[in-house]
Amino acid sequence: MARSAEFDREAVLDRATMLFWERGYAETSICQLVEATGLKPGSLYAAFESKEGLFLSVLDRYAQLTRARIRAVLAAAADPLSGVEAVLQQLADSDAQEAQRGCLLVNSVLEVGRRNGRVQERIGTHLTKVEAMLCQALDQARAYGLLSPEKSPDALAKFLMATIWGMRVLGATGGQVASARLVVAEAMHALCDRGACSA
Amino acid sequence: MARSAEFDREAVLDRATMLFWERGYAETSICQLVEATGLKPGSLYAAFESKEGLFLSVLDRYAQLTRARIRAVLAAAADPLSGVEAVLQQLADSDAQEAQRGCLLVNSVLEVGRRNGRVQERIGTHLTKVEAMLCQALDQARAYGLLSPEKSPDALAKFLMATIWGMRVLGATGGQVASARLVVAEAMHALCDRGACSA
DNA sequence: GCATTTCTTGAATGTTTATTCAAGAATGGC
DNA sequence: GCCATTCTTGAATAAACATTCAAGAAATGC
Repeated sequence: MARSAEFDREAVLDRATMLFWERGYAETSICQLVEATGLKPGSLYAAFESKEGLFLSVLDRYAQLTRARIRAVLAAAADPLSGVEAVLQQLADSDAQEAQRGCLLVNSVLEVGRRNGRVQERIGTHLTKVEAMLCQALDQARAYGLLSPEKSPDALAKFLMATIWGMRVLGATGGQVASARLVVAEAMHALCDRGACSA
Repeated sequence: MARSAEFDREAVLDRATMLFWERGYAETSICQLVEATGLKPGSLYAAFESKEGLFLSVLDRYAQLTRARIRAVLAAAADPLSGVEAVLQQLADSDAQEAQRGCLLVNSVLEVGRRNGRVQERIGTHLTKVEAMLCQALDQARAYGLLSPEKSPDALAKFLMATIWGMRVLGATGGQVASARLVVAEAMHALCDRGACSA
């Protein structure tokens, strides 16, 4: 029927992701996005409607990739509980530059989400899914007897989400890897306080 | 010698604080600050040098008041450990609107601090002092036998800071008070896993 | 190869931004 | 009451901002 787009949508989103991730939403200008993606303003707006529209697409892609990575880490672990620990440990072990960048979703929920319902909703949806993944792993861990039976997987999953967010802030403040590892260790103690787990 | 300023510096800072707290740094314009404080641009710039200068003063004042509040809660508690618990509990119990606003320092370290050394440093200084306050309380708790002797107050203080930051993010995502309370309960389990504490 | 549709281009739009500055007003010392 | 100093005022400035659009280019269906 007609001409097809010349650019690769995912490549464009990846470039835009890096900008938003490093600079935040407000401090990233259309001008910079045009430069980084190679798309002219007209094409950018034709493809994503607005700066907010592009940002929402970036959030979606970032969230999807993040969930896939967590799923992989959980699947690769010897058991559900050490899978959960591995998810935390991977966060703690990220190098300084990576840690300083933090998590695009956490950064964005504070910068934009508090005042923008659409952004808030997208991020909330993703975070809920991550919490569900952790909760499922904890459920399995309890079924395997790796968790004290009196512990609530729901409550622990919420606690772990808060721990992850806290570690993201710790990274952004320039916290050392050693500090992050201490946090993981203490959090794991909250999970299995009878010394039954590897932490 | 000469004319003295007509405005109350602390009142101006309080107005500016509310704006930066609710809208973030980038989304708060000089125009809005002029309207909210009643100061004309010239006076604002004479008093604070720049938007960043005003923001740094706001951060300092906010941090000072926050530390005073924490100090008061710790001092009012029956013992150091329940003091620490009260600090967390007060955070968890904040109403939805307050929770959504989050913590100005956490919001700012993610939005601005990651790319602005001056802001990063101010916030880091304050957060370090809060951590030291928690650490001191935990030291006392251990001396009173409220904490397992094998626990490290340093490590626990870092863990509590991460927990606090996580709860701030939880609040910003629109999390319920009930969720925050679960997080506090699990965090307190990490502190005293032998059932020796009130949590 | 023509018609139609879609994509690309880049300049132009109007608004908002942080900041400056010259002129006027008020104060304190003497 | 006058001089020196400092504060207040509000218009002006220049840069940056997100967004639009008309014109040209490419590709498909027939």
